Amino acid sequence: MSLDTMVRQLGRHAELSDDDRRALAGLPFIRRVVKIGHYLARAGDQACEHIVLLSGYAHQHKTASAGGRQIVSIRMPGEAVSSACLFIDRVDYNAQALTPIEAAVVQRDALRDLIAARPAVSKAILMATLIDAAISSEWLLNIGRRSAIARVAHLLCELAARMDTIGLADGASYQVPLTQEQMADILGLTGVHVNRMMKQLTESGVIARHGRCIQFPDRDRIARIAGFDARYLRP
Amino acid sequence: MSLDTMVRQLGRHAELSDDDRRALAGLPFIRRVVKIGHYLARAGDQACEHIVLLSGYAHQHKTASAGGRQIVSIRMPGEAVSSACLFIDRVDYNAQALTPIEAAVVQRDALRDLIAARPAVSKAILMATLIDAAISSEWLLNIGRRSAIARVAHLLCELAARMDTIGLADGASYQVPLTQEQMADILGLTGVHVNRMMKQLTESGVIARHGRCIQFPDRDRIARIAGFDARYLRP
DNA sequence: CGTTATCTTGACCGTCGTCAAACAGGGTGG
DNA sequence: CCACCCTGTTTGACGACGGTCAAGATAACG
Repeated sequence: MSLDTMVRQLGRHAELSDDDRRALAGLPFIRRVVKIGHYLARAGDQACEHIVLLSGYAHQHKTASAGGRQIVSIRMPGEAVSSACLFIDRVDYNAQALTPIEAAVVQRDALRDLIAARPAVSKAILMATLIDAAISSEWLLNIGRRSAIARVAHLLCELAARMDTIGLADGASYQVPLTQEQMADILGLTGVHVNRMMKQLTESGVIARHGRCIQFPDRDRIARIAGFDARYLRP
Repeated sequence: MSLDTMVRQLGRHAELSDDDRRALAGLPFIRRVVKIGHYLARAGDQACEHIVLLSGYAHQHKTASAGGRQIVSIRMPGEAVSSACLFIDRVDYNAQALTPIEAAVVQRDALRDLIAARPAVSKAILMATLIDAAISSEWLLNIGRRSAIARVAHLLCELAARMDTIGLADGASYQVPLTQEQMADILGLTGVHVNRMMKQLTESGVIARHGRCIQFPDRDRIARIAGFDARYLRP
């Protein structure tokens, strides 16, 4: 197992020379396998590590005092589980495995040195951070100002687009790595209502489903319903 | 007019030496006065500038195709209007003056050089970015998982805390720089409903109001209602 | 093959949105 | 100095979107 997935993902954010890529791929790390549902970080924990997903999905979530749970980010292969951990030692959200995961615990000092020495790497990581921020803003718009049906459609569009760029959607269909309950925790809805919206999208032919495998018979149609414009995913 | 406000704000995020401070304060910039309601940046615009607020407030917002408007960030004196603009030339949100503004258009190259040369400055700016991200996450939790009354209370707590750290609240009371309509656009509510919640908070004695000047007779009480814990504002 | 998590559906209810109108304040111009 | 207007605040009546509760059907998993 290598850091290949990470290098490829960073390469999408900035031009990396072969030297840059070799340096990144040569970073010292420890491989870690995490079972579904297990935590990668906990809110308030000291000493957090820089963990990069090699395969599988994770999410970050926060909880309200009333007991509600809000997922604030979905992490995909090649991305850091918690980008803040590169520079600070405490984090105010939980990170949890959405599926079985292979991850790399990268030596922070080595990566920081590499960032200091190589502008292209620094730029790639900065870009990743900016895209994360853009996604957060889009989620705010989604939860705050769109109807339930549009929210669900938008999430499906975003997941499809992101998985497409890392080669995990075959263009025609993809596997949603979330339960409907988890989708609800992203969208500020309840599991029951997400189910109703999925049913409505299915019955009106906007999406087709076999289990969690999803297809868009008409991309423009679902994008219109969702108000989805993929530009925020690539600054 | 000087960049003093900016230097002080950055100094809160990282230890800055006197040299660091002098270098920051000596950055070349152009002063710009912006009237209330005018735009500082528009979504999709090329060539965006690095603008720092010296006095007054601004906000970033996005719009849904249905016409809804979501404010994704409030910018306060000392903060950059659009932190992404330091490194990229396009932005996917609008930035608008909430009050009359004095701003500094800082030469990007000079600031970038300074960041490259001075680790402490680099760290301060990075920290500012991480705090912005933390605020976004907290807003997601707020909109997604809290009741209307808690959302309004939480926003009031956050504004008070942020204005307090920059010396714009006198400890006992502060001026909300937002109309109720704008608060609604932050919270994913309508202006009418924000008004109802403000009334409820006032009548139950959780807050006291004279126009837009607000006091908290009992900090713990409003914090409890809001589920507010200020730690996310200072990683 | 049994057990648990996830999905699905229905009935009912509450929070919040919508629409509309009155009211307060603050700035402008006559 | 007062009349006027514009923006923002306040209030009420009504309706809809989405939440809650509960039960049954499927699918995943050991």
